[in-house]
Amino acid sequence: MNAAADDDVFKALAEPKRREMLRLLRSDAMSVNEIASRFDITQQAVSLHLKVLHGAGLVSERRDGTRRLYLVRPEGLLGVNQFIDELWPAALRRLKHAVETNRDI
Amino acid sequence: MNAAADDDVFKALAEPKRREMLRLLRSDAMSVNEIASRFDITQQAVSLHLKVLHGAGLVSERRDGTRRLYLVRPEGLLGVNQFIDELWPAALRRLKHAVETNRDI
DNA sequence: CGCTTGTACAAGCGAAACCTTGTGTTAGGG
DNA sequence: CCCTAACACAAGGTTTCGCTTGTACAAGCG
Repeated sequence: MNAAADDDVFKALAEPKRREMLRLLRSDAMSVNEIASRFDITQQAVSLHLKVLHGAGLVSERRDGTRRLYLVRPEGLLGVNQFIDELWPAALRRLKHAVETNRDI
Repeated sequence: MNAAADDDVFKALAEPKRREMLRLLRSDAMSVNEIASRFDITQQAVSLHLKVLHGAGLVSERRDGTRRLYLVRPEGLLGVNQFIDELWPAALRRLKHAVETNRDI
């Protein structure tokens, strides 16, 4: 659909720490300092990463007093999923399903 | 699973031209020059992009005389798909399905 | 063999990415 | 009102990235 927006999403996902942050924020909203305490970088760096993620539509931002709470916004991944599906022939869907259902063996 | 390999994949996908190349190579294998003719960059630059894609496991390389034919290797996207699924609650699967089935309306 | 075609390797350059330290800015508490 | 806590903005440095030009290598052909 929107190529420019997709570009922001893919660029945001290219950074390992940002992917780790998304995993951290998938169930519970967290504040910037709370997130920063889990990484070996400064609060300012975390703030910048969150700005990138928010700009790509991958997290939502909610104010709570002086804090800002972030949470994953999975709709932001729709474009990525669509891109994958473009490259994903039917035969591989079966492989994907097999991998998923057997991953705890 | 393999975080280092995933990193290569996400980094490879961050570049718009590389994503475009993958779309180009999803059905038919193409040579480097053939691919280069569709972009506004030199053969060498295309060669580097293909090297990145191949290093990430996103394309296969087959030799045909002096040419090298490249083709999408969708298994390389399994890690990405798994990452998305980690962030994707059940409610959004339904949205995804709706988007996919109605996209030609 | 030499020549051409197809491609990879190498050096270098400008721009972008990521991080740091330093400094606002905003909201709430005593 | 200060004061503090939580965060964003800004400037600067280092590394990485994408591209170019130049060159080397490999395969087929006369």
